[in-house]
Amino acid sequence: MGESTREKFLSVAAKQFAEKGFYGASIASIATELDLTKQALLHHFGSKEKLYAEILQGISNSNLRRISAIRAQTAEPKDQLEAVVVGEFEQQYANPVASALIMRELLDNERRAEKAGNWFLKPYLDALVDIVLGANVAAAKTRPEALALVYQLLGAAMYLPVSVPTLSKMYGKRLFEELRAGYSSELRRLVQSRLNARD
Amino acid sequence: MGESTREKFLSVAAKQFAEKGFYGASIASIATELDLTKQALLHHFGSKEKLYAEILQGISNSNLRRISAIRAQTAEPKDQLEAVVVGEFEQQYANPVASALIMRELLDNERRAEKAGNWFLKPYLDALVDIVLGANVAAAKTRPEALALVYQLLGAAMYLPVSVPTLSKMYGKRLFEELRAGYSSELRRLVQSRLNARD
DNA sequence: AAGTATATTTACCGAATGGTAAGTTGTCAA
DNA sequence: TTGACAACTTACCATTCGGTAAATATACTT
Repeated sequence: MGESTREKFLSVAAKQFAEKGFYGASIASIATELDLTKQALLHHFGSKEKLYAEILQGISNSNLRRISAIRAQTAEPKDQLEAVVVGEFEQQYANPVASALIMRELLDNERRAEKAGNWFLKPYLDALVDIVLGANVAAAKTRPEALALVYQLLGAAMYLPVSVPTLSKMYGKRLFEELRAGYSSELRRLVQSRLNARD
Repeated sequence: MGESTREKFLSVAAKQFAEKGFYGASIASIATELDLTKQALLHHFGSKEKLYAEILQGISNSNLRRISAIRAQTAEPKDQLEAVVVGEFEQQYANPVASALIMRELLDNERRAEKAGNWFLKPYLDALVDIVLGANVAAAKTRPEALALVYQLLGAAMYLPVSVPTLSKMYGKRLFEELRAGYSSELRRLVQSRLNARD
């Protein structure tokens, strides 16, 4: 199996896992979309669980890569944080599959992790916490405090991408497009106002 | 079936839907936890879909009730917004079932709504948008802008409750408890800094 | 041409899924 | 006592689930 073929398989599987969740998506339906039988898919990835794991691992890696790129480019930690959070939104919005998968992983992981035994998201969160600690933000000096802030900013950034399908139908395409158009600058404003708050 | 019995049924079902998702939870396993057969459950609620719908409707109603109570008690719209957002976090944290269900609904609704044909969360979101518009926040004067802000604050408030199971295992109980302890005040700080930002 | 991985198929398997149909039990009112 | 209704069970049903085993097809190497 060529590398590009494998990526095609992973991308289709990721889309279906994102749409329907781990339990809702079946290897048979993923295989069908790929013009394969489910047995062919199982041959390549061993099991549904391993297929899913490879997808999550890929997302985690690419997120980590994006963070290090930003940290390398940007000097000031506060600018790093803003760039990471807004970049997170842009990235997740452009590729909703990843954000939905991350959200689902957070919801499902407890029960799944007992078998899988892996925390795909931990290195990613830890990197974000390090940035916050480096940025010396008011009232976010300890590790738990920084993690709380990271979580709130991440939540602000990722809640919309995750809800795109529902919201766009709920409010109609036009209003939703206006919503999306202003979201980045709204987000930037939120991050900035929090970062510049005084003790 | 007495009203309290029905509520017991709904509460157990809600818990399982929250933990495993609509597809992951089976009526059989819900029934088992209630010392019933799945047929008895189906007898009372008609179908899995209807059972789920009743749960979501209940959550939406109770959220709406909480919002109107706050709006009645608090005069200043900015205070309303802060109270609603922080209250949302406290509420969802104390009852993670509801927040997980809402999150899952946002993720799954598109595909499910085609059959169910109902937007459980719309009145709730609309009420929040009305508060923001009334609060006259900088750069959140139009409806889409206000919705964006609502979404970001809601995301900040709800991302943690949703991730409790995963995070508490990932970071261990102690660090996680510290995280939780400071989250409300961190959240209040975030809301305040955004509300007081100038144009 | 023969051999050998790799890719994919057909044929299964047991278990679980949501749902239907028909019958049983229990309760309360007329 | 009888009738009626709600609560609940047993017995099914077709379908789908993830996964295994074995056979076949394809492609590359020697």
